[in-house]
Amino acid sequence: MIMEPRLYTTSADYVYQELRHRIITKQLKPGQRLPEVNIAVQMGVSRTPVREALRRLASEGLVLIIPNSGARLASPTRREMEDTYAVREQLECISVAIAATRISERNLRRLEDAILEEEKAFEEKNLELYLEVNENFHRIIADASGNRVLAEFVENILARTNAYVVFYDPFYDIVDNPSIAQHKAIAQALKERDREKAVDLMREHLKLSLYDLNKPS
Amino acid sequence: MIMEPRLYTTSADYVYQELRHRIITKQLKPGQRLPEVNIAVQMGVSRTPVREALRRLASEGLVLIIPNSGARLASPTRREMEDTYAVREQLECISVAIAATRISERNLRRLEDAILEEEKAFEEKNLELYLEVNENFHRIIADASGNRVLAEFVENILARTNAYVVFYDPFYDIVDNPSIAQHKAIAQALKERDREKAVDLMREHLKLSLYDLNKPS
DNA sequence: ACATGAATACATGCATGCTATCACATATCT
DNA sequence: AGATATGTGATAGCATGCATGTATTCATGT
Repeated sequence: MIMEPRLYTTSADYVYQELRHRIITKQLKPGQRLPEVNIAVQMGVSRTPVREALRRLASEGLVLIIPNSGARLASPTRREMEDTYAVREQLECISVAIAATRISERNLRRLEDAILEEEKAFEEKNLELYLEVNENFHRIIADASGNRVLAEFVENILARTNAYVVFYDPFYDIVDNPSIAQHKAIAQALKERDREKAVDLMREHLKLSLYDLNKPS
Repeated sequence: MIMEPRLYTTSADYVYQELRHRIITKQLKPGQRLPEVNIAVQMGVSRTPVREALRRLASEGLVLIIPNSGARLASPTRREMEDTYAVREQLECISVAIAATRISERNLRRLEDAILEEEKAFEEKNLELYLEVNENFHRIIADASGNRVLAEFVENILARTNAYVVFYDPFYDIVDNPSIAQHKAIAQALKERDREKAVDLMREHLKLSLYDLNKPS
């Protein structure tokens, strides 16, 4: 694996991004062991940055580290998945509620741009890109809340749930996904500064996402 | 610094605990630089476990790491503190709401034990111990929610807020602290399975905690 | 006096070798 | 046969040296 020149600030960051890429593209399977040397050799770095990346992923719940034993990719149960969405709902609803009262014009534009990019990824049927810009939509809202800590927590939970989509929705049908329409509605509610509507729409949106994960594929 | 035999599973964990101890006991000041070698020499370990501990603290918002530059202890603004409490309120209120419907007898007893220990620390005027058992009270409730992810997030935010108490309430008067009475009321509401009351009490409790931090000392 | 730039000191980033620990298989004893 | 003890392989944990990047200082020039 050739490391692009200077695309990442540190090797640890490179390994982290690359591991996430491999998770999203299903090159890694839930429960799979992730030996440090293994990854280090594959990515052309030493074990040190690999360790760091693994621990970062562990803090996002994507990797399970057992002391003196090793790391393996998480294999969340349905229960854990539901639990995660329960937390996500809390955090994102408060997030969008605050954002509704104070979102800037600039962030409203960023939201619209994000939706445009979602549509592009949708047309291209590029799942990885789609997940990325989808994540971005939610990130912008968390950001617009002006609450840094909240945004940090949302960031963490987005990392988890995005992986879950890949883990448990192997035939995830990007064609039928109604997320974009829901995103448009949320963006509109934010534009109108309609707090109640924005919160209700977000709640509904997340409930449906979870439903999508639960439905048999 | 002598490392007690086998009290910690790894050196990294030891350094992490020790750093937290030094934060709580005000041996470290907000904004202070935390050079790896420095800490490593003081604690009789190498830089590797120190790096790991620092990054863990960074994920809890207690340490700020600037790539290629170094780590320093966080110096949260009042705004950040309020933001943190806003998140904490969301997480702990949902936590106690769920706990009210399903808390086990065993966890109810653990809550009562925790309150007893709080009273003991209170009498001894042992701030560090008090913070620890106080944290424990909230941890048990998060645990009782049965939502592992939620408990994990609460754990993270407890680490933050406990440090804030030390950072911004230097003359924190443990004598006047009404927390224990509030904890008793919350435990009682949980015992009665009164969801509404438990949530209201928790919200009030956290609001007052934040107020305590804001009041001039 | 101020701005600019080079040199230097210092801290982190990373690689690598050694050690401790765990898991598993094999052997031994009851 | 079952349980316990022992040995072996593999992997994570840690220490350390070197490379790289950053910040500071001081000299130089305008």
